[in-house]
Amino acid sequence: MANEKMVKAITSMEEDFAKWYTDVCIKAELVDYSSVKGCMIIRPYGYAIWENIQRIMDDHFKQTGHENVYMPMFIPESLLQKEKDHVEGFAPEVAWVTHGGDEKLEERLCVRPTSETLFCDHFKNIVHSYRDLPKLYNQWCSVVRWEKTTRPFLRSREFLWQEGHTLHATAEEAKLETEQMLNVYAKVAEEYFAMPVVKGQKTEKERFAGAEATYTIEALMHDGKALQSGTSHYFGDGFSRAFDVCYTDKDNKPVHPFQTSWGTTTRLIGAVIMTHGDDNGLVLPPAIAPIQVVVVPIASHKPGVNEKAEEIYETLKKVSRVKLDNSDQSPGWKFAEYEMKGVPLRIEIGPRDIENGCCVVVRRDNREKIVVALSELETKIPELLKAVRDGLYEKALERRANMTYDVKTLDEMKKNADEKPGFIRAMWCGDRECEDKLKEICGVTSRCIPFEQDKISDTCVCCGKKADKMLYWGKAY
RNA sequence: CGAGGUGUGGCGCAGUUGGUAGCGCACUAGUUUUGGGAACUAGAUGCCGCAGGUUCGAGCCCUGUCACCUCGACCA
Repeated sequence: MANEKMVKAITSMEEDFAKWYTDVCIKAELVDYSSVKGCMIIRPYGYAIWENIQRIMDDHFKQTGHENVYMPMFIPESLLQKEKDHVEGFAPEVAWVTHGGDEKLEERLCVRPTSETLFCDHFKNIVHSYRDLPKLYNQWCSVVRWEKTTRPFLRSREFLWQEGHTLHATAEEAKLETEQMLNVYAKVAEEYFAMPVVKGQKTEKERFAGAEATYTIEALMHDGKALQSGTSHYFGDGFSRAFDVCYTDKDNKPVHPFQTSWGTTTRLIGAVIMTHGDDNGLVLPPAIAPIQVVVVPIASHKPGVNEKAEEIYETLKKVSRVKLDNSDQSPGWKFAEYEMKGVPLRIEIGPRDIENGCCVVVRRDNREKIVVALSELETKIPELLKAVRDGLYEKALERRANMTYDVKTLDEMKKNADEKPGFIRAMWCGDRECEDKLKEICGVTSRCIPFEQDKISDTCVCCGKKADKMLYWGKAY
């Protein structure tokens, strides 16, 4: 009974995971398709989730000393060209503006796919002395990448994101910043989204175009595929040199500053959907749920029910984001509806409860029904919201553990990749050739070199030569 | 960019050898209901993706075209 599938409108995960995902996105009213391919409409319920994510992350950025700025959305072609690796990485997927009205532009403009070049160009103008450092900037905006295949939140041609760009006097300081922001991402993912992540470094092959080092948080989705959920890059002084950003240090010498950038996107919403969702729809971690508690009156024509529901609503408004649904839909309809939308807690209040001075609270994560005295509601609800977060985290962590495999040989790797979805941990010699070969033979890419290393063996899973790095491998979104 | 698939009320679909365009859900009004997607009654809703063609007659056949979805390759 408790596990019976009650929302018939959603394709089950087992039947077709991709369809399940799309169903949830549409039916939970997170997004709608627009008339431009790959450009999705983020509906109020979906956008409210993004606003909560923004608020949480922005607080963390502010706490770590960052300021928000806004850069133009257009980049002149000549500016984009200045850093060779960078332009090679992004050129295939940029959208170009060639005309203003009917007039052809002197120089075409690309719609930003990312803003390193714009920030560098600006930094060049505002940084002249060591006293001008560090610059700790962040911007919330949308970027455009002309993707060929698109999916809501996971890959769209325009997407919302946050990009931090910082300049530092020393490499050491810039490296610390890179690490600090990766830790912020990991903390937000784990504590607020209840989503376990693996922190680590990308291999050279997977590195951001133009970066010296790229760090990542990798999450494991329900179907065993990996999702890169946030990245933090250390640029060294490569961009500074390419863009001629230069300042005078204490010894009156000209120096190029060291730079970082870091970003997360609306893809995080996709990550949350595919981490916590089930066959009844979305399951939202309370911290980002637009509605944390929904109050459903039962037999609301009976005397006192609506009044009591209203009372509960007023009480809980003080401690949570609560909604009272006193529409004339049937209770069953409402149960299904708010489950589909992932609301963490539902409160049922009917004549029976009123007689007993209590109500029924139902958890979305495990469907547990809890009878709570009305007088205790105000203290119980925050506790239960916390319990839902913890429950989600434990469940996700356990699933990840069950879907993470250690392998020592190429045969094992191949068999594992073919038969069992999930993370594969294996040693690597550091050779690009082996990385390419594993992709070709096993269909897996390197996810990251985790900070937390385990020595699985002494030899590379691919070539058998000496290896001292343990990597996470997997199929990725 | 490769391979598949789908276009018919708002949504999901049916539509036989070519012969008056239908069903379910949703919507509107009313009544009874309400502890897991309520029931009845009465309504409203169509350039059958678009353009040509064949035919007395096309949702259906032919040609073209556009759009979207899914899976690959690439990416956050």
